[in-house]
Amino acid sequence: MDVVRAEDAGAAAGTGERRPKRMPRAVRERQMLDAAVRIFGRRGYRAASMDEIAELAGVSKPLVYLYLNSKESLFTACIRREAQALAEAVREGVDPALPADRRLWEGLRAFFTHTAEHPDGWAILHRHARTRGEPSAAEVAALREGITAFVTELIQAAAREAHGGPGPAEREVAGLAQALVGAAESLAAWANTDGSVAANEAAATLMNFAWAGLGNLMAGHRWSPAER
Amino acid sequence: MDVVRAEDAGAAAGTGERRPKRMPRAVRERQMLDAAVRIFGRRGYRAASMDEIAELAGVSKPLVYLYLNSKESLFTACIRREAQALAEAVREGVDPALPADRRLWEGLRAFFTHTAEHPDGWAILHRHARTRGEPSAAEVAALREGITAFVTELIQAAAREAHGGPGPAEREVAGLAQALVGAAESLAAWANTDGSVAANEAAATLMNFAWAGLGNLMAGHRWSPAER
Amino acid sequence: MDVVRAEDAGAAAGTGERRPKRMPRAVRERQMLDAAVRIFGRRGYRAASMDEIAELAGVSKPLVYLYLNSKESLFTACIRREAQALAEAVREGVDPALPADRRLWEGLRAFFTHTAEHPDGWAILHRHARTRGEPSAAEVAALREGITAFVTELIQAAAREAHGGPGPAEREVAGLAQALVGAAESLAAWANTDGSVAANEAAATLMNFAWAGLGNLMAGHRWSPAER
Amino acid sequence: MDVVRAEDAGAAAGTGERRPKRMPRAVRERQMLDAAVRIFGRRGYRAASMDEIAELAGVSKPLVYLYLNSKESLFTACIRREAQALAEAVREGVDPALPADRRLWEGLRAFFTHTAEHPDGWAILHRHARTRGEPSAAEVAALREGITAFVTELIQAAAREAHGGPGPAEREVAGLAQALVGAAESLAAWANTDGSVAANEAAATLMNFAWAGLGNLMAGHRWSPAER
DNA sequence: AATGAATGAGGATTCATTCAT
DNA sequence: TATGAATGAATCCTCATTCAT
Repeated sequence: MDVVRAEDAGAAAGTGERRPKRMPRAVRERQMLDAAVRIFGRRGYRAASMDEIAELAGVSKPLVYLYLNSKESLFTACIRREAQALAEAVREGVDPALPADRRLWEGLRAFFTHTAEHPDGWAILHRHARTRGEPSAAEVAALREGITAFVTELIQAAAREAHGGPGPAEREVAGLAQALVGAAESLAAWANTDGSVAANEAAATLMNFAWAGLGNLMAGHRWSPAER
Repeated sequence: MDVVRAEDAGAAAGTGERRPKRMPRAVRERQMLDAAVRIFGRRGYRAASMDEIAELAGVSKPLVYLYLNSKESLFTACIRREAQALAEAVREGVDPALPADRRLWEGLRAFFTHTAEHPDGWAILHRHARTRGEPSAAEVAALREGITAFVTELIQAAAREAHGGPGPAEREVAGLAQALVGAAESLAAWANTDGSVAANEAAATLMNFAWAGLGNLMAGHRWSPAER
Repeated sequence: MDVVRAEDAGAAAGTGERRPKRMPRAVRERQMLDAAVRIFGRRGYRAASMDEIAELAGVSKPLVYLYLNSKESLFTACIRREAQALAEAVREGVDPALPADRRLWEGLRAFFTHTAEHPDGWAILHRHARTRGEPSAAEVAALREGITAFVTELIQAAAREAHGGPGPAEREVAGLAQALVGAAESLAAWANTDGSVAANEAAATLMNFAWAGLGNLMAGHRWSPAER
Repeated sequence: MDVVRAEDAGAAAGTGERRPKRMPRAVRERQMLDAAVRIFGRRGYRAASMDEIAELAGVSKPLVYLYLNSKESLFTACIRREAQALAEAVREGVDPALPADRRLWEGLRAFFTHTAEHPDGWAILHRHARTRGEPSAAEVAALREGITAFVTELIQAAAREAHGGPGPAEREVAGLAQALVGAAESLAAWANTDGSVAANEAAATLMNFAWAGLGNLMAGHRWSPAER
């Protein structure tokens, strides 16, 4: 569904045309990005070939270069698009009127739902972008920071709402958020692999995890090697 | 420190020889694996070149092929070695005489310590191996399953010890372990990036996280969207 | 100054139009040739791209093809135009009423002045046209022959005027003229590079050169290896 | 004669081998340079293809890259080799024991002889190198400066020997030498094109030219527009 | 009169891999 | 045990040129 072959799109009224139809640039560009996300996501940056991408997009290679300049810049464009889509999905999944714990829950669910529905895009962000040098890495780091910040803030808010008081120390929350996001990413991969584990379940697991950890944190209960 | 240029290692008894000394196969193989881990870890599979690996190992390319057959099999060898090393580090870091929560704690610490000390090997296992087809992926999946099983078992034991009773449901623990490993991986990256956050702190954060989640799970306290 | 962007030329009466105005074919063609001369002159035939030329001319590529058919034929058109311009400049710089030595002098001056003012056109004629196959080479050969003939004739005339008699042998004069033109080309490059050497000076150097050689020729003084 | 196909060189004792024989690097490198000079000389830098060069050299393209790194650097190597060869030919053609006018004569003859015998190398130096950016241009500029300096010095010496006194002004001699070298280059092209004009004749023409111009210079006879 | 959309063909460069010694 | 010599097969990218409007 991500990728639509030009033949499908252009095959109007049984003309039997073999050449891809002329299409406005914006449409073609989207097709190319769709194809690129798919190939990059499955193969990784280096193993993906522009030939394959062009073919999947249903256009000739020069057109890909004409519109997207280079492999590197095509990859960056993929990252940017997928990162935005993910960020937006999370943002839109959250109703700001709800209490913080519900917001956290819904954010997690939106995250899992979106990554499950866009496994290639998610693979690009999660696995492949980190390998590349600056341009892409920066893009992804920004996304991750955005999400981490979002989570950090939710945790703080939830802590205040649930327990009153000033909330836990900045640093501790940062670690918690980091762990939470990492766990989410890992669970996303797990959930995507194992078809039977749905977004809801993953979100619930994580929420339990987070909620309890948070509660302990607030209550000052910390496990430490000496304690027992 | 991982990688030792052959010249250094082989310069015996001031012969003034410029060519790398003849060395027993085992030594040469280790040099090659060291080099390969470094290059694969930093560049990824596709972007790593056999030329670069051979040069870093201080030998000619044909020798690499003589000993390790192909790029693919060299990569697999790297994965196997690094996976074993990691598994062993975790196993050795744990004293079986201790109570379960201490064992969990020490396992986590060993994990973080080892990955921090072998970033290239860790990158291979964590980032690059997944991209490759079967041979490598299987290897890593085995490692991951091993660790997950180990953690699962520790959790079960800890739960029994701490709370009595039969322990939580298999499935829930699987999700928990998965999340825990993901969080650990994420924290490992965080800890490695941000120099000031040492293995200890990461382990502590995670332990708090896990412990509380676990307690809740045992006590039947679960967060659920309807609850509030 | 050679090249005028279409926007500047066509921006009439504040219409606010962004598209290049419709213009009579002759004007468009001149814009294209201006752009082509600039690009060809600076990059050489192969390294010049039709894209760049079209962009500099401020039109779309298909229009260039519509008016000038192909890269090859565009190049030929450039050569033709620049060759004519140079020939004309030399012809117009010479007053036929003057004695032959003055005519030669003025021809040289006109040559240096024109080439200095049209470095790109000169580069096309002098450097790039020779590399191409027949169509262009012939065009340039014609120019060169024209100039050489012009010079040959001047030399003959000057010889007659200065010394009386039938003038030197055809063949010798051909060599002399060839050398003179070559020297002129070389001096043109030198004069263009070293800003301080103006057309006048270059012409003077050459004139001295030629005049003396000519005198010797007439007087039958020839250097020969055996002579000393 | 410049280029030797590997088949010829390697076909020992009627083995009928079709694959090019293994050869020491130095030999292969020379073959590649021979081929490259030929192709670059005939087509120019851009129009020359590495494919064609490799084929003419009788090796595969990767080997060319292995030994000579890139098209650019192959081109530079050609320039360097041909420039050195030419400079050496001129240097070796001149007997330092002879008087200056004879030395000039012999230098010119050697120049014409060498360029006539190595038309492709000469084309590279004279026509194609100038088009390319720094690396090549610098190399050629150095050659040209070397030759110009050589000629300048000869002129000064000849002037002193022939006429006594301090010799003409630096600046005038520079112009003269520049013109002389340009004329020589032009005559070389002429001589090479028109088979019937041999090195001797070209050298003689030029020598007459130079000698007379020099005499005039020394005697203070200068043509000037006002003079007549 | 003018252009946005599109491509076939080719060119430089790299890489995993193999011989012959 | 070890290597210098060599290559088939991609891969990224560019360019002259055309078509449909």
